[in-house]
Amino acid sequence: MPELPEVETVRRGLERWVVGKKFSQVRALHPRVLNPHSIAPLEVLEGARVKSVERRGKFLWFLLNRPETLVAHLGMSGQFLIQPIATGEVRHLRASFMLGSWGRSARQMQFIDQRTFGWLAVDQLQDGIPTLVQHIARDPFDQEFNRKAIIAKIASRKTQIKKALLDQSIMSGVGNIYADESLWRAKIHPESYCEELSNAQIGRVIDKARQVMAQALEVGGTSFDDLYINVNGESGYFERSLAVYGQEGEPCPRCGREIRRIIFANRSSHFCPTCQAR
DNA sequence: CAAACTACCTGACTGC
DNA sequence: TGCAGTCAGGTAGTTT
Repeated sequence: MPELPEVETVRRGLERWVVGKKFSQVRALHPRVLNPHSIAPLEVLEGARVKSVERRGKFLWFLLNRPETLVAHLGMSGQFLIQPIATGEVRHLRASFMLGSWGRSARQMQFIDQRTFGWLAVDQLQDGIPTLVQHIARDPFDQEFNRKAIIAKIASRKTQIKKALLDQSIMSGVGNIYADESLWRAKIHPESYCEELSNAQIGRVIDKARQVMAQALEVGGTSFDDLYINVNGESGYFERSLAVYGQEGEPCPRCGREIRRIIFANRSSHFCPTCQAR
């Protein structure tokens, strides 16, 4: 599931392959690929040149040599692949962008998404951020991320810490996997109420979230080869470094006690009952 | 306004 | 072998 480290890995891969390229042909291939708020069909981007690829939290957008921007969200299963033009039928291909001019070395950027929770949109920029990303808070890697303000915001919430951590309008980038990992590292139970936690404890969760995502990004960054932009996040990191996510019944790497899984807010939460006592 | 809930989606897996 | 049921989960829209 693409969370911040996976989306940043995709952003870096895209940056390498599409910056400076022109979308010479654009095709939307599935009725739901276009976000309903898109101001135009994707095809209007034919002829646009990519200046940079930006990210906030789990949202990506392409700055173009035009006022409009192309926004992308990978949802649960979205992928971008850079491929040679003449490939056979691609399963779950939702949109394709031909890059540069036709020819033997021509490539295309494909948007592939099995579960169709991902989308693309043509959007306008408002203070440098697309309209569709305005409600998304800064992520912990943002230059202007305000740690103190985030602590205060979380502290005032009348809900449990894990829900606050997943709320993209407080701090963005964290999904279910890194939420569980951050809370384990900070030794805080996912169902702890925000108002019961000290500012130091909330600060610790935020710092651990940044730390675990930075480490995941390091691994993700090494796992893609030339033409393949890895977004499925299953390489390396998942197998080796997860302490609690998907580890129900396995020993806690810190204390050896069995990791537990509970259903909470319609999602699985994994934690160590000893290290993360309530 | 904030919190909680639900729809959206398809492939993999489980149990009978 | 088949089939129904369950699970995975990010976000937006709706309800409380």
